Amino acid sequence: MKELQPTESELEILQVLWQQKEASVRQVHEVMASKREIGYTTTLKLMQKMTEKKLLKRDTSQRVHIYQPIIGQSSVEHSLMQKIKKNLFRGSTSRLVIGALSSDPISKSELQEIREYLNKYEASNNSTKK
Amino acid sequence: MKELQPTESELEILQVLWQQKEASVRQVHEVMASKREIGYTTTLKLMQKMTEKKLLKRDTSQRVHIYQPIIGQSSVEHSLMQKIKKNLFRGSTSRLVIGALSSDPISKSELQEIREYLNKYEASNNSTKK
DNA sequence: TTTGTTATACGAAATCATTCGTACAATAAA
DNA sequence: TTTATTGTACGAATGATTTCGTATAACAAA
Repeated sequence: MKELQPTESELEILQVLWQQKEASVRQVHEVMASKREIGYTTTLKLMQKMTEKKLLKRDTSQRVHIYQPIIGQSSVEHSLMQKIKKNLFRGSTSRLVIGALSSDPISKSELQEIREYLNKYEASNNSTKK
Repeated sequence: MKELQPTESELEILQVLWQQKEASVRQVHEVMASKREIGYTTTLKLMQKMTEKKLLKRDTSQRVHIYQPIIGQSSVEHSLMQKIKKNLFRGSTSRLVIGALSSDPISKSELQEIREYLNKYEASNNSTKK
């Protein structure tokens, strides 16, 4: 029930840290810089701010500080989905899902994954009324 | 292939106009104000800026200007989904869909809608290889 | 006609996100 | 030890978004 709301740039950094579990500014910056123009101190500053905001934590015991994400990918996904659902799909989950489905052509194997998820979901959920 | 990116507030206004097809500032503002604290001139200014940005058009032939959305809901949905997919689900459509599915409990009837969409989608798409 | 109400226009403050320059400390290399 | 490299800290410019106050015009009511 938190007030999560990483900005665009913060999401980029979180992506890297979710994958690597932990990293220095330099390491994060290298990934960032491989994807777009950005200066080292910009990455640094972003990560410092994120630490203030409690999105990251860091170990400053060594000269090179090591950062870790505090918030999990799934909670960010969840809150962002909620927001979009509310702002764009008038609160309807099925409209959201269909919006997601029509966002791009889907391969057979992806279709399969989704069907499996649906089946699994329904199976674990026979408690649902009606 | 446009550079769509309505801001949060702009989305709120678009919501109203997508529903009502057209409206005055007063009418839009009433809906806005029913959902959150906001002053009349704030709504006005937002709509004026959106007109400059070509998100809206307006008829100024009467004293009370009447606004209409220029961009469609589906194109905004699409571009926002693309962005989220890229930023949060590493480009994977199925992950995005599953993220959407798990955003909240889904009712049986919603599940049904989604399955139907999938079937329809697959049927219209036997061209897909493999 | 005078007064009050309801519009739009405009300027500008407040906040936030992004960006980078510069200073300075720690370490490595010469 | 001196010099170069690689860190972090910090201040501040820039630009976008959101917000509102004030001016002024059109219209309605008294």
